[in-house]
Amino acid sequence: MHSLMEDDQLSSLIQQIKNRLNHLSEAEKRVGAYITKYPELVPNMTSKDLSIKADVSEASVVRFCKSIGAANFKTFKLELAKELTLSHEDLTDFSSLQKKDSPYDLFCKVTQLNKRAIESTQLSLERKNFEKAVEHLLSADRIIFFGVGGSSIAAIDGSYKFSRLGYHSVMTPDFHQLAATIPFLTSSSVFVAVSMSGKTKDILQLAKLMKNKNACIIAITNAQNSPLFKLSDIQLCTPVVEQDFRIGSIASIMTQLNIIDALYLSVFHLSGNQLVDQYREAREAVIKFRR
Amino acid sequence: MHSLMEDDQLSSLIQQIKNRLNHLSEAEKRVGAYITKYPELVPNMTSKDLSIKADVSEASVVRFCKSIGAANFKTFKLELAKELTLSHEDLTDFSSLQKKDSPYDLFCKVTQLNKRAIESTQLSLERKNFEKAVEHLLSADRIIFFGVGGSSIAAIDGSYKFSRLGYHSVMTPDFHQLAATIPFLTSSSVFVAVSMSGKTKDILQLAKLMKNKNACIIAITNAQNSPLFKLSDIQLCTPVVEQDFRIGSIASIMTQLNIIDALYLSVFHLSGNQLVDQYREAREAVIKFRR
DNA sequence: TCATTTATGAAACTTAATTTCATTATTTTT
DNA sequence: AAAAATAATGAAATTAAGTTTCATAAATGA
Repeated sequence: MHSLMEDDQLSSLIQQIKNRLNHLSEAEKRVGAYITKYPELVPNMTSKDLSIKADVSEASVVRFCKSIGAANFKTFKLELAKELTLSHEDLTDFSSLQKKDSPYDLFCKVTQLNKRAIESTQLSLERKNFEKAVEHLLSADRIIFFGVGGSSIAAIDGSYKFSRLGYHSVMTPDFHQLAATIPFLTSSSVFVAVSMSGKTKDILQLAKLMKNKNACIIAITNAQNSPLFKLSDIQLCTPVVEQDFRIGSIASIMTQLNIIDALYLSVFHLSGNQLVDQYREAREAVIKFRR
Repeated sequence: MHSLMEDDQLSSLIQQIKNRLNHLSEAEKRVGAYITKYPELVPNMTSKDLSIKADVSEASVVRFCKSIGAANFKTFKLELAKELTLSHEDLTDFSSLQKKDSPYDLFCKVTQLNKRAIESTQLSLERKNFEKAVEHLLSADRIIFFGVGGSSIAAIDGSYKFSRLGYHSVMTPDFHQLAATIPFLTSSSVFVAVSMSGKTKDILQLAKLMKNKNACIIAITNAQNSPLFKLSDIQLCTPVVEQDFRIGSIASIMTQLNIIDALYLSVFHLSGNQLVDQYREAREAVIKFRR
């Protein structure tokens, strides 16, 4: 019976703390417990911060460091920071926001969360679909972005970016205004539907109307098997990210934007250099116009 | 003669220092020179140590850190330590997009870039300022978000999020419409100005007008010493991120949004549970309304 | 039970980081 | 070219962070 060594994955410092946890005194144990729970928050903390979080004195924090073999608190933090960049094992338990979390703690947690969400876009996005999407966008005669609520942000960003590339690209939050443009669509029009759940009625309805015009429907969504997922021609899936049950999903906007960014960059890149000059012009105009 | 590519190996922070070296003042330049020469020694040094080695004052060391976009000496050391452990495998050299890059390659690069940008928000954001900002927002009688171009995205997201918390929170891209609301501002109104460069004229002008009303001006910007930076009461700095010279900064939107997310979450968290119920109600209304 | 050891936090102390401020150099304006 | 404004700088003061000391309390063992 060889190994149940799942923990081998963890970096050695954290592992070492875990191993020693039982040999430590009560106070030091609490310090170790906190550190192993939120390792990535620690390098930004002071000894006082940590003492409060672990509910011990500052002296105990220092003693903890010495117990596990560090010269002092500072070298310990440094070592921990280094190790965390190596191990992508990441333990931020976002779902349990502590009552005593300070704003800065929350900032650190959100940053972790967003970072991780973006990282895992690589997991959820299918290469082939992405390349198909780029292809369609490249030759699009117009691009319509749409999203409601939180997803409207990504839609706005998309329409903004593609406009700058010279595309006829729009996003309005107004369903009816958008519906009015449908008669003018062709089979080379592209509808980019952004929706986390893939169930938003407005989006589904628009998508159906566009489908009648043979427009290409690209869905940026995280829900497999949602109506939108099934209805769309190309699915660009965002990862399912942790949510706080009270405030919903913060990070999913990031994953949507990340995909939009990649689409934008790819289209820009492929559409070649003839665009660059036009782009520069537009950019200069903007700079001048910073009146 | 092999390759001139030695710099490709370098991590972005050190590379960034090298790039900026010529734009720095004499004393800061010496600090940067020392750091790029002996980067692995620096994380264990104190500001005094480094000041002696670089033959400058301690103040200049601190100033150097701010110049390159770090919140303070400590976050700088931390970031440097992290980057040094990332062995030279990290080749996201964004500045040289290869002609042969496939869309999916570009997707991966963008993802890396965005991830890294968010991560380094921890470098640039000052804890104290962040906590001050949260405090002001908590007791704000109204919140005005403003940004133009790419930065409008974050402003929209901010107004959207804070509206959901029940705040009187607005963002319009229309300068004049916004200006018209100024007479109604009080000293507990908050103006959140989002601008990468900190030079956008519209924003500066609005900020000045709001200042007359004693409103609190929070700047989300990456440029230290920009007019906006100086004009504002609280500065929340985004990190200076790699840019592609042709398409500008993609990732900075992410860093802006990350800060907005953190502000939102903090205010939500602090404003306590009485809000939760109202929030749930609003949420349910939205779900029902997905007609 | 009483001595001894161990664990702990409060407070004192030491060290480090940051800011302020006066001085000097540099640039711009007149 | 002189005067004014601006920017750069380090010394010193201030503030923050880390460490040690010491008194106290709990646990252990004769």
